[in-house]
Amino acid sequence: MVVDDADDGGLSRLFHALSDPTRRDILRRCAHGDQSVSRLAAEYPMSFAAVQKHVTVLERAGLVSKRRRGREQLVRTEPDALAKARRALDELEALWRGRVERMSALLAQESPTPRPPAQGLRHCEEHTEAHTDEQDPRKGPES
Amino acid sequence: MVVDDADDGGLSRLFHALSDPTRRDILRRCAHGDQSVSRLAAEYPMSFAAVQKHVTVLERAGLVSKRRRGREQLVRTEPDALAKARRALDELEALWRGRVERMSALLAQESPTPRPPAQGLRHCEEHTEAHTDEQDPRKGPES
DNA sequence: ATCATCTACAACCATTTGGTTGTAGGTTAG
DNA sequence: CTAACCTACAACCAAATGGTTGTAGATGAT
Repeated sequence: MVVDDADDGGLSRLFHALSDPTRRDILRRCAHGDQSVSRLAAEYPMSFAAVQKHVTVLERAGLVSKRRRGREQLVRTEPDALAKARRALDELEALWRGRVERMSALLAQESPTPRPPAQGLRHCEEHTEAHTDEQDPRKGPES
Repeated sequence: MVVDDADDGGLSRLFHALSDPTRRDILRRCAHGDQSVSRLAAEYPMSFAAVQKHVTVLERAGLVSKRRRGREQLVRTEPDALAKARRALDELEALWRGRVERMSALLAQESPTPRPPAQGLRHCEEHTEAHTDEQDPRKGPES
């Protein structure tokens, strides 16, 4: 979206490509085994050109690549792009966990032993009420 | 997109929400510590209403939740949604790896010992040329 | 009570998306 | 060569997105 090229290394294009059920299904089919565009097109209730556009979106996102075989074009999924998206999500989750760890550390240091200090990086079921006190109190606008 | 409700358990909405740099940045800031909407809005070169819309998109995707504190609304990231997205990606990668394993098994059974039969589920660097023979040869169109 | 702040929401606009049809270029089969 | 098939791409259209401004409701501070 309005992201011309290298704003974020294509992450936006990547997630956008993944945000359509048809495109995700194309990825599934191609992950199972390379498919020609026309074979893919036969699977969906839309025109050949529409499927072609979906493949183009996937291709520009780096999620698939095409290679000729005779007169058809085989579509193959490109797992590196998947991995990139997953890494982005991992980064976010790591940030969140980092915050939780910080909070746990604070709690552990204020009260004697509310719980062992989060040793295993587990998913942390309880949302640990109490807003982190991160936000500085009422800092006037910088005007 | 045209996906009104339960087409895929909100996966499309999820990835769509993640497909915008501003929204990903909001997630980052909120993962670090809950932020009020106006505080978030002050960080971006766009109107308050625009940021509000972004937060709404994130909220409808399940990526954040809001909770009142006085007159402000604190935005917090919801890691379960992140996990859901990651699981979807994992499923795709698993499909792809499954295919690679199938191919490796075929190769291993046709020639004596090209390599030990892919014991560890490693990422499989080489793209293993040769199209899987999956596609049945020239099946005429069903018309 | 009054004022400043934070939020919600509607109306509007430019651009993009997802879909269509139609035309044209290569490849393989007969 | 001719016919059938697969692909590429342009032109067009309805709907959704991402942004704007403006108005109005709550809440907190003076």
